Parts: sequence; structure tokens; C-alpha cells
Amino acid sequence: MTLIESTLDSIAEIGFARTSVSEIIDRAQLSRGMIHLHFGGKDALVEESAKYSSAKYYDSLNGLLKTAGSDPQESVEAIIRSDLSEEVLNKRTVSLWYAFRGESRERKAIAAYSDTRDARLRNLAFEAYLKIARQSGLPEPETTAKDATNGTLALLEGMWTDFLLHPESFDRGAAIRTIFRFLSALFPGYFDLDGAVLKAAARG
Amino acid sequence: MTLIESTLDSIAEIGFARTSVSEIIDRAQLSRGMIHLHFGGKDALVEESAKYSSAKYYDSLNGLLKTAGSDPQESVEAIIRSDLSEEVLNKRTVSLWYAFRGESRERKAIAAYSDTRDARLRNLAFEAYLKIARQSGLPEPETTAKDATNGTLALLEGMWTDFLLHPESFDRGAAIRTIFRFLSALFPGYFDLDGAVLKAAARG
DNA sequence: AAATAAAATGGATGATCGTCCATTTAGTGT
DNA sequence: ACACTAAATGGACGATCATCCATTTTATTT
Repeated sequence: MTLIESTLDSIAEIGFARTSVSEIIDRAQLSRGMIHLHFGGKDALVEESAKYSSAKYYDSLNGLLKTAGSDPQESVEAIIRSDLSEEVLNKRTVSLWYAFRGESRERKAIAAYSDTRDARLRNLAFEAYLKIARQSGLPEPETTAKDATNGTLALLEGMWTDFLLHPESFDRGAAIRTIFRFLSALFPGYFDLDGAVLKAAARG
Repeated sequence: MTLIESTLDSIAEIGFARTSVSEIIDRAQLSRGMIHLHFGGKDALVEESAKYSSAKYYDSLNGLLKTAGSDPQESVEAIIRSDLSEEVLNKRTVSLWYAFRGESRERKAIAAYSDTRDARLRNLAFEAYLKIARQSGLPEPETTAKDATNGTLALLEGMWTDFLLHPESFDRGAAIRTIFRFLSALFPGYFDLDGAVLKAAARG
């Protein structure tokens, strides 16, 4: 575990290319042979680290999502606020995600762990949008919900990239408001610039 | 030039970590000393490669943007369609972008070249949205335009990530339609699911 | 306390890394 | 044809890489 944490620290701080076995064991204060003993080799350790990092992201996200209310628009708001919260989106996590993605093309095992938007999250968003689309009587609710899901996840991805490239000037509030501006246009009555609009005001 | 192309080929195909001097000169069919002679060292060559790659992206984009009509919504449509066209968004370019980004935190020179959405493009989009927001009489047109700009660029970023992680199943048409669904909600009369709505139909 | 098993160590190894430069090859001017 | 300059070569160098295992240390059982 300390080896995995050290590996992640190194990747986050000095990048993939510079993360060597020596660097990792120095950080972990462990001896040279431990990587081979516990993981079989550096590549396997890196893979495990990617897996662990991914699991941690989902754990954080799931923990935050539990606070969501019952209305579909509240679920959506929870996803957005969680994914842009300091706990989930910070310098370390974003460095790790992009480091792993940079190597994901050649290492499929890593690619599998570096997709932040997995099926569960996708499905959660889709179900929420589907309810909203049906309630608001939009034509083709499935297609609308699918587009809204893809768009929301893409918007979140884009905000992450913004954070990666401009961590100092990144404004969480502005990012959230931007997303809700789009959502409030797409589903008026269900969202406004501050987030979800609760049902009493939204529907009859 | 052939050294830069070989460097980019290597990074795109086998990743940053595996791109060595030997790998580059093998691909370029040049001798060992050429990197030192022409660039001073490997790091400088990589930097020049990032610069070149970035310039190529903007050249492609600018070339495609020239075909845009005069209406602001046509400019926006041109940006979106160009950024998701095969010429701009393909396996090679997306591999390169994410490889450079993965190393961008530790190497600021690379970070500068790995931001796809530079000030020019941002400004172009903002001016277009500002016109639309003013024409359609929305309150706070500047804020709306700013959000629309950030959102559009974030959406494009997100679509790129989708392409990186699922290049086989990525659907350009669906990506474009998703973006226009958001825009048509935000600026009804100016966009529909297929793109820009021309002025005769949009205004009085 | 002795015997045995398990965990951890760190030096040795060969491969590969990026750099550098003495030498060779190609190009230009006389 | 010769002298001279510029371009290109590729081997040598020390540094660092990941791996592996003989040895030592720690823990467990008898």
C-alpha cells in the first residue's frame, strides 16, 4: 500500500517518465527488492496503482453522491458538484488522471482505469435525465436524455482539463454555473444557474 | 524536420515514456549525433516537437474555419465541426495531445503548447456568442456569452477525451449533435440539432 | 531456547539511457 | 585536382534503468 501511494505521489509530482524504481523505493523508504517481491515488477505496480487510484476516485464520488435528494435534478446536481469538489478534483488527482491517460494508448490495462466516467455514473445521469425529459414532456425523451448525459460528462471532462492546464486561475463556482446554464436552458424549470430547482416550484 | 516527425510518431505510437533517442533516430534513419547537433539534446527536441504539433493543430483549424459564413452562429458551427473533423481529431493527434498533457505539469514549456483552446479561438467564440446573446435580447449578454464560450470549449474537450478512450466506438455525428442540442436550448432560433440556423428564419 | 518459516534487504547484473566528440563524408570555392 | 568548410556519423562514456537473488533479519512454531 505504501508502495502504491509512493508510486502515485511520484507520478503526480514528477510525471510518468521520471518515475523510476529508485524514485519509488526512496519515497516508500523500502528496499529495492520489495517491488519485485510484492508486485512482480514495476509495470505491475504501476497497474495496481492505476487501479487503486481509480477506485479511490469512485469511492470519493460515491460518498458524496449519497447526499443527493430524491429528485432526478438533485441527482444530477450531486454528480456535478461532487465531480468538481476539492475532494475529487485537485492537483494530485488531476495530475494522476492525465498521466495515466497519456500512457493509456499503449497500455490497455491502464486505459481501463483511466476512464473517469464509468457505466454506473453514466447510467445514474441517464436515468435522472430520462425522468426529467419525460416529466417535462419533451419529444424523444430517450435521445434527449442520452445527449444530456453525454454532454454533462463531456462538460465535466472539459472542466477537468481546464483545471489541469490552469490550476491557479480555475474557478469552481464559474465552472458549476456554466454547466447549470446549459442545463437550465435544456430543462427549464428543473435547473437554474445555482443548480437544481425543486419540484414544488418546477411542476404543477 | 524529419527528426520532429519521428519524435511525434514515436510519442503517438509508443508513448512518452518509451520514446528514447535510439527510438527516434531509428525512425528517422539518422545518426545518433543529429539530435545533439540540431537541437542540443533530447529535451529540446521534444519541446520543438510539441511546438510544431501545436502549430499544426492551429493551422488545420484555421484552414477549416475560413469556410465559415458571416453569421455568428455559423462561426460557432465552424469551430465545432472543425474541432471534431477527421483532419483535426484523429488517433494520432489525440494521442499526442494527451501524451504532452501527461507531462505538462512538470514541463511548463510543454504545458504552454498543450492547451488546445487558445486565446484566439476563445475570443472568436466569445464574440460570436456575444452577438447572438445581444441580438436575442438575453439579460447579461456578456456573462451568457462567457458561459457559452467556456461550455462549448469544455464540451469539445470532453469529446476529445471520449475519442481518446473509445476511438472505435466514437461517433462524430453524435458528438456534434449533442453539442448543438445544448446550444439550441441556450440560443433557440440560432441553432438546431443540425447546427446553425440562418438569419432569415431566426430574426425578424 | 532451538528450529523453522516468512519477510525484507541491498548489492550485482546486464541492458539501455542521453550526451558528446574524434573521425569520416559530402559540399563548396579556387 | 586541391584545399577548405560544413554536415553527418557512430562508437565510447558514465549514469541510470529494472530485475533478480543470495543473504540477513524478523516472526512463528515446537
